[in-house]
Amino acid sequence: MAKRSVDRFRDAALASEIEFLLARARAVGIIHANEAFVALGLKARSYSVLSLAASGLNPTQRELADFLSLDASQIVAIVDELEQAGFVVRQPAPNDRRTNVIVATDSGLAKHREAQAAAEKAEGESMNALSASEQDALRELLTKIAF
Amino acid sequence: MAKRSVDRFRDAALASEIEFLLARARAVGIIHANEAFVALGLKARSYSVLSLAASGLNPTQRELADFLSLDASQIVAIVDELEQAGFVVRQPAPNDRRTNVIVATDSGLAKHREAQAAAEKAEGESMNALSASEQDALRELLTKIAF
DNA sequence: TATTGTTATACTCTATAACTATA
DNA sequence: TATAGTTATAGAGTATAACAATA
Repeated sequence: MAKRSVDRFRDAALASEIEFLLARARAVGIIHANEAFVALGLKARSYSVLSLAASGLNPTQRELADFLSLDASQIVAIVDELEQAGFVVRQPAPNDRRTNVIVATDSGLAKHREAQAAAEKAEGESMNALSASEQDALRELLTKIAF
Repeated sequence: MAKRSVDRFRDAALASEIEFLLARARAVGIIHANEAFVALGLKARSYSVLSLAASGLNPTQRELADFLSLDASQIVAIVDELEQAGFVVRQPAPNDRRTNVIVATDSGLAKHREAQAAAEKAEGESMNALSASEQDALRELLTKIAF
């Protein structure tokens, strides 16, 4: 039944609008990513914060909000959650007492390694319609738009 | 300030995950699409329903839900809204009295033409980092994932 | 004055279950 | 029994404004 609607509407004008294709491609990705993360107690959003915390780049909360296209108030909630789980800590910045730097704990680093492997697997499943070189090409094109 | 975070995290592992790039690329697209639609009294979602209603393919509500990756109950609300605005009508299907076929009115067709032009313009703005051939390539890659 | 992090709040979006009428 | 559409509701996601501490 789902397949029938795809066949019927595949040639509709909408189906060639990049906006629509991005939304649909992302829906595919989210399904696999959520499956991968739920067993680890993470979501796409908390994974992305944990990933930057584990990067060694010492992001501030404001930088996380910027880079992840989230509101600062949402970052508060996500960091709260990760901090309670023991995966990250808020470190006061030495040069500016308003600022927190978010860094991963050892346990957070371990969790991140697990989660990254799961994310990679999920990505492979989402992208299995593409060859390796097509995946690289997609990555490059999306990077140009995203930054 | 937004730029500084991009520079700092651009080489983080996260920044090359397709999942993340899709989310960010879509955020860019949504900003432009919303700007384009708000003047027309539409949103991304109602536009996509109107577009299929205007396609001549006579989608049922169930097919719309399938194709747009939305829940059937959400389609009800969107069709209600479009119907109240006079852009679409629910036509009883001749062969199955449970089923409604959604078709655009004349006014809906006119609105759709306007909206499609606006969407195209917004798409151009979102994709202006890509050449025309790159845009085509992106469309093709996303289509493979999406369907 | 401007900025970081925080709290509170409301609004949109999404998912679920239950209902009706038809098949 | 199963399906199309509908209703109600709750949860997740997102946006906004206001506040304290600091720059």
